[in-house]
Amino acid sequence: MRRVVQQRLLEIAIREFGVKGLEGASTRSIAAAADTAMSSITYHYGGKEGLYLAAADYIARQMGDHLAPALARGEVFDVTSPEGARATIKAALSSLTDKMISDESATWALFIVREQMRPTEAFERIYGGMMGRMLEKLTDLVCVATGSRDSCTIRIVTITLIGQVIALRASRASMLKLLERESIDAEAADLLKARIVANIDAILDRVISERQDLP
Amino acid sequence: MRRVVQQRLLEIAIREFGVKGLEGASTRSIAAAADTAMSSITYHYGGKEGLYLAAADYIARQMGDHLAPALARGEVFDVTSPEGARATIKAALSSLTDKMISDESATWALFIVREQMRPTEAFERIYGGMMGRMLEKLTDLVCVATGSRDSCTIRIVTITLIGQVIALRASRASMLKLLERESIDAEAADLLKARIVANIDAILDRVISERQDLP
DNA sequence: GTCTATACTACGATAGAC
DNA sequence: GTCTATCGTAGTATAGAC
Repeated sequence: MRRVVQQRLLEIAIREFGVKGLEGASTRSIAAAADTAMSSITYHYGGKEGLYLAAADYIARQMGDHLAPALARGEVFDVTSPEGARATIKAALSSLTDKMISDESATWALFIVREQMRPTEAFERIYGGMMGRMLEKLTDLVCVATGSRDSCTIRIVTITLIGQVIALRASRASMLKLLERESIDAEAADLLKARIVANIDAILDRVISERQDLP
Repeated sequence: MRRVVQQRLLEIAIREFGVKGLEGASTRSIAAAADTAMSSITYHYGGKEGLYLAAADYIARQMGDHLAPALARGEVFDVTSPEGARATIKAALSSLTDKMISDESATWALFIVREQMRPTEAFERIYGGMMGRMLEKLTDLVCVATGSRDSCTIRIVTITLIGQVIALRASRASMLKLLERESIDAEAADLLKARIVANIDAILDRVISERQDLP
C-alpha cells in the first residue's frame, strides 16, 4: 500500500494549494489531513514546491483520464464532415459541462484557475498535458464544422464556445444566485446543456453565414 | 492624507488575499507592502478578517464606479424596445470585455473568482453591491431583447452570454496560449469584442426563433 | 519508507510609547 | 493614528531513530 499515502497527499495538496496557493498553503496541514508525517512530503517530493508541481502533474493526468471518454464518445461521429465535427463539439462540451457542474471539479478547478490567472511552471505542465491538446482538437473541429481554415478568428470562436462552459465553474456562486438555487440539480443541468448546445449551433451557423457573405 | 494609507492597505490586501486567500495571506506582508505597521490593520479593521471584509466592500464599491459608465452608456438606447435592449447588452458586455482584458482587473479578479468558487461572507457583500444588480439588469434586458418573460431559461441565456466574457479572465493563460500571444493587444481586443457582439446576436436570434416555434 | 525531535523563521494579536 | 516590543503559535526544513 505504498502509493495510497502519496495519492492522498496529492489530492489533499490540490485542494489546499487551490484554496491558498503555493505560499499560502502549509505542508503541515496537508500532511496532517493525509494522516502522515510532514517529512514524508520532503521524502517523496523534496519539499513544498515539489509537491506543488507533483499536484499539477496529477491534475494533468486526471484530466487526461476524464476527458478521454468524452473525446472517444466524439469519435462515434465522422469528424471530417461538418455535421460530424459539430456533433463532436456538442458532445465534448456537454461532457465538459457535466464535469464543471459536478462537485468533484470544485477541488482541482481552483488550482487550475489560479494558474490561469497567475501562471507558474505548474501551468506549463497542466497545459502541456491534456488541456492544450484538447483546445487544439476543438479548434480543428471548429474549422471543419464551419468549413474555415485555422485563423485568429476561428480560435476566438473556439474560446467563446468553451468559455460558456468554463464560466459555470468560475462564476458558480453568481450563477446559483441568479438561478435562485442552492445547487444544480439534474433538471437545471439538462437545461444548461441544452442551452449550450443551442448556442453552439447559433454561433457556428453565424460563422458559416459570415464566411459566405464576404468572399 | 489620512485615507491614503487605508486605500493602499485595501488595494494590497485585495491582491494578497486574492492570491493566497484569507488564511494564506499574511497581515505582516500586507502591512509591509503598504509601508505601515501591522498594528494599523488592527486599528482600522479590527484584524485580519475585518481587513478581508473591508477589501470585499472596496471591490464592490470600485465595481459600482467602473460599471456605472458602462450601464449609463447603455441608457443612450431605448431599453424598452428589443433593438435598444439588444444594443445595451452589446455595449455593456463590450465594456466588460475591456475590463476583463485589462491588467488592472487581474488584481481583484482572483479575489472574486475565489469567492465565486468558495463563497464566504465576503461574497454576499460583493454580490449584494453592484454585481447582483447588474446581473438582474442584464436579465431584464435579455427579456426585452427576446420578447420573453423572465424564466429559468432566460436566466441561463444570460449566464451563457456573460460567461463568454468572464472566461476571458478565468482562463486567461489558456486563451493566450491558443492565440499564440503574450498579451492581448488592441487588435486582438477588437476581434474579441466583435466576436462576442456577433455571438450575442446569434444567441438572441435563436432564442427568439425558438420562442416563435413553440406556442 | 515513515516517524519523532529540533532549529529557526514567520505568523496574528496585543499592550503601550509617542 | 502610527509606531515598537513582545508573546504564544505555527510555518519549513533537516537530521536521525526505527
